Amino acid sequence: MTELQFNSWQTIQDEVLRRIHVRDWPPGAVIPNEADLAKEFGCARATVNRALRALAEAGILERRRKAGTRVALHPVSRATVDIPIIRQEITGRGQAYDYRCMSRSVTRPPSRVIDRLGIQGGVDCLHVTALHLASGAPFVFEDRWINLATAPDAAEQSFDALSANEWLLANIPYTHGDIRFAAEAASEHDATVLETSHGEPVFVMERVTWDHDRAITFARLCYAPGYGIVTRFGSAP
Amino acid sequence: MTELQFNSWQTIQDEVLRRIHVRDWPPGAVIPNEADLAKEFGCARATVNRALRALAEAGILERRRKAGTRVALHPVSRATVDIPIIRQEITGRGQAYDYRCMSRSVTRPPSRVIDRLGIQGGVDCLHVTALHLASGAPFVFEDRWINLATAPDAAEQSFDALSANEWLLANIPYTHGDIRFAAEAASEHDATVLETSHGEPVFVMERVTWDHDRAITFARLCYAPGYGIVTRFGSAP
DNA sequence: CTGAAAATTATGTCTATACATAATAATCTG
DNA sequence: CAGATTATTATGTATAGACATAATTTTCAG
Repeated sequence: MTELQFNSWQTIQDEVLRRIHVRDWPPGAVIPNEADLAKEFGCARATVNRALRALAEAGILERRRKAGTRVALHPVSRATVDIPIIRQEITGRGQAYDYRCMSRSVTRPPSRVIDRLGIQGGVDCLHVTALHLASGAPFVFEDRWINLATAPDAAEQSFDALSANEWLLANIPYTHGDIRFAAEAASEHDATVLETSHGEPVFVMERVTWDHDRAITFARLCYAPGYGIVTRFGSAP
Repeated sequence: MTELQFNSWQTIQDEVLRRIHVRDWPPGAVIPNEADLAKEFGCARATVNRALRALAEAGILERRRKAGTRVALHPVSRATVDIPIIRQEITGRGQAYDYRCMSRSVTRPPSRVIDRLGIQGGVDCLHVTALHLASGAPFVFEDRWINLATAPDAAEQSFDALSANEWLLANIPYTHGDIRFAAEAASEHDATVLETSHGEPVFVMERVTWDHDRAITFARLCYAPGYGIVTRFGSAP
């Protein structure tokens, strides 16, 4: 018999990947069930389960109860993007971090922001704009609206020295967030702050952070020209 | 005793998140070990392990053998970006998909591409450019170089009807890939193809796909103005 | 006091077994 | 034969116990 000895879930994962790879199990094919694989590999079903579950989370396999496990037909590449604190991102590159608060006021946000935060029209928000610098050069311009209904303590913060980014992270618990990456033309103001020219392409990240169903903050991060996000998908390095 | 009844790993995960949330376990704090938590929650250690491991994968907890488990100090938001096949992305929006191959030749790639593919200078590659359309409008312009040393079968493909994107995915196995997102100014050529104007900000995705240590292809995807990637991080919807 | 060796500890993983759950297939009923 | 009911099946998860592994702490030798 083929009583092979694949003892660890990693080994099993590698073997499954190999079989997909060499088209033993082509895209769309149903693979043997956990019990049979466990017998074949000479291990417990839980070990097979661990391996297959991880591959399903990575988007390589699709699993459904009773229906079984099949190789994903359209292998969506699932890339994980780490979004660090800006300070960390800059110091992590070995550059000096500097922060400059540019404005701070309590006003009624524009409808664009009201929509994103999903709040009522009459609510006032704290509006903070700031510049993050890397080795003295403008790195990213932050335009942030904080929902005072959710984060009232923010009203007492000056955000002179500590960025709203970091203060919120340390003080206001959140459950999840929405992110949008896009390319935009630098506005007159963006351009001035980032020391570039009007209309220049800039990488923009927009984030809305939530605590359950209550919006905490909306931030538009406008990166200096040349910025890009680098990430990877798949297994091996 | 506090013999609470948290039976499922999901319930335990929620409870752990709650404690982090209300600052019972503030950022940086070491939380009790698995055995103690299992006792407290009235479940097996494996169940606690499952819950904590998932949170560690999400970047919320940091775990080290012997040292224990602590709440991440800088909670890096880890967003998962799904990168579907272009056809799928368009039809998924309910739009009609159309594909137009624009050029196809075998030449020596420019140094910029040679660097990304990590190949020797003398190697010829297959260069394919194509346009993907959504409901008749230009959606993304694809500029792709295929390493014929790794994917020799690609030489026999015309890519008239089937995009290189899809052909490669279906025929050439890969292990992993590098991705870069950036904002760039549309080149003269980009602008013509995408029916926009020269210098206009465009969202660019560059991908290098690998089979172990051999590069398969480098693609530069230049999206029509207005495109953005939307994703989310965290748990609750 | 310093550096190497050994004990300790928390996480990491595997096993065997059991039951839960969702989805499909088969069967019964009007 | 349609529609509801029941059986079957593969995955999903829980458990108790065991051993593996990495990292720290303690002990020991010089």
